[in-house]
Amino acid sequence: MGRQPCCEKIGLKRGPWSIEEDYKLMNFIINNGTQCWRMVPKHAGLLRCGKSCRLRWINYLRPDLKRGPLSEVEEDQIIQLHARLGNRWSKIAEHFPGRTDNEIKNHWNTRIKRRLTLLGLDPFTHKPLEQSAEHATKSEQTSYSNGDDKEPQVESELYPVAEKNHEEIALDTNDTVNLFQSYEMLWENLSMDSKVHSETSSSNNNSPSFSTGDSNSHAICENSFMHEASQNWIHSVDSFLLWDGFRPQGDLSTWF
DNA sequence: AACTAACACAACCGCGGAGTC
DNA sequence: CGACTCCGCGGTTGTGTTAGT
Repeated sequence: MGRQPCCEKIGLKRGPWSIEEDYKLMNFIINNGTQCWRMVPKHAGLLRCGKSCRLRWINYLRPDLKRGPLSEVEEDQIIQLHARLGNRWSKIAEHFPGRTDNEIKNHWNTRIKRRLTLLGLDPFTHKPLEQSAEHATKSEQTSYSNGDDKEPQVESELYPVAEKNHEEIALDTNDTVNLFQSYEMLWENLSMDSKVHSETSSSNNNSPSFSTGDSNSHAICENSFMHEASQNWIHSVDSFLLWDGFRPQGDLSTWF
């Protein structure tokens, strides 16, 4: 008998997450923690599998995530750690608080691998390519040797997007203020909503609350941490960038 | 302006390990 | 001890965006 699927896939939604889904997931985790991912979608009212929820939280919604491009210093650290640890991305990510293994893995595959090759180093062995002839076959499987990918010719080609992102992150002050106001509105709406929907949930702090009203008792200990984290989160401009371009409109309370 | 290629990264898939019964 | 469940990891794919023509 083969392995059972992680969840019943019939009727489950796939693909990109909507803002509504993100809020439902945040709402649930902030109030209940992440004791059992399998039960999260069920209790949060999401048509997703637990795995998908876990990934979305870890890679995108977690309050302590650090956004923005990786610096060259971070890249160098990744290269050193990769030389020691290999493709153990989660282990490498442990050295970069706020960065996810997925983010580092993606960055490695799209940028660093190319950068190393440009410098004449084998991304697998970290040795000069001519000394890594035995790995040539393996190296040929890398993305830009597939035939449809062009190797960059100059160093400046290596970080075009990173440079662009730096420009974008240096937001116009008005943009930042608008974002801040939008998110404050959002939290206010959700806090009001939580009072309406959850007479039973504990609202003895002033932190933004997304209560669904079906909180699990076992997660109470984690709640204080999550509330604190969420409060820090809303005051972190970096985190605002998670919701690029989003402007809360209409009655958010209808979402829950 | 329209089309295409390249890029970046979010999301999915399948496997292995740990824990439980 | 084996069957089963769940979680976490790494590889891969899909999709949206940007740059180039």
